[in-house]
Amino acid sequence: MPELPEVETVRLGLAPVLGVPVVSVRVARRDVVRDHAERRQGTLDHAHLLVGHPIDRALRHGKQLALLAPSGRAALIHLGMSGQVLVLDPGTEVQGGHAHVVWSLADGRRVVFRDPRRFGGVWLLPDQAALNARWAALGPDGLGVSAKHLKERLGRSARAIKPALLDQQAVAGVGNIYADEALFRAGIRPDRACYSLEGPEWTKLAAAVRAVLRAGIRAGGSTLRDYRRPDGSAGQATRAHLVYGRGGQPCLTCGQPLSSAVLAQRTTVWCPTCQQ
DNA sequence: CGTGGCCCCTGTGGGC
DNA sequence: TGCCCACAGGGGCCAC
Repeated sequence: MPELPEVETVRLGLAPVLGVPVVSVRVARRDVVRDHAERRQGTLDHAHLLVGHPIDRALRHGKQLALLAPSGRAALIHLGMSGQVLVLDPGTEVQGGHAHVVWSLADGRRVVFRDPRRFGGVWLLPDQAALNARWAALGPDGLGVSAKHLKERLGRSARAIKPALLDQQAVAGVGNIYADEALFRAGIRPDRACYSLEGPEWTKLAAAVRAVLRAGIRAGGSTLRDYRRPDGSAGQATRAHLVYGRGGQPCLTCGQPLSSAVLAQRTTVWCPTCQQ
């Protein structure tokens, strides 16, 4: 489900529960929770799951979301492909099961991590330094990535530019949708070798990455397939994508059919005319 | 070392 | 109508 804009939408949606004490936590699937050393076994330290403290802050870097206690203890959440973080009002229940971790708050609301495919998970970190260390190993957040950084990090690489953009150690937060969208906006073919990009192309690409991510946030995570309004209705789910999911359809710029192929195990759509 | 391939898992939508 | 298969927003690990 999530790339950076969807995770940011989740983060913003947690604002109403910040400061409310966590009174208990239920871990329905132990293997979804890992400690700082990546262990899935052993005794769960519920203090690390924020029990007894309010969720003081919700932070994000790339696609990763962290819930922090005032002490800096953190539950770091990866949503993977199908993860969700939900805020439930008293008396409401999770639809569809797969609620792996449920935090109960002092006011009766619950914060739920559900993830049917279980590609995501929750990491328990002892302090904010541990969180900062993890995030320092990733590239800069996509919202603020510069052309200078992209060129320095990738400019000598022989790999194709699209899989390079998907590599979270180069830039954090870009996934399959926004990689295709950014490359289209920048006019760059997804299979171009990184070293072949000229200076102005790095400038256009960095600007395009920032722009598509900002637009996604403005749309409230427009890519959520199973998005539901609070009242349960289907919502607009407006598709603002120019290329993603549009293989074979006419390019919205030139009218020629968009190409589609698998590149680095991911479906990739581009305009063979507009992208060089 | 950088890189591409494979795999993890469940749900769903399209084709037959 | 129902079944089956291909595919889905991610990323860790392994062999080269």
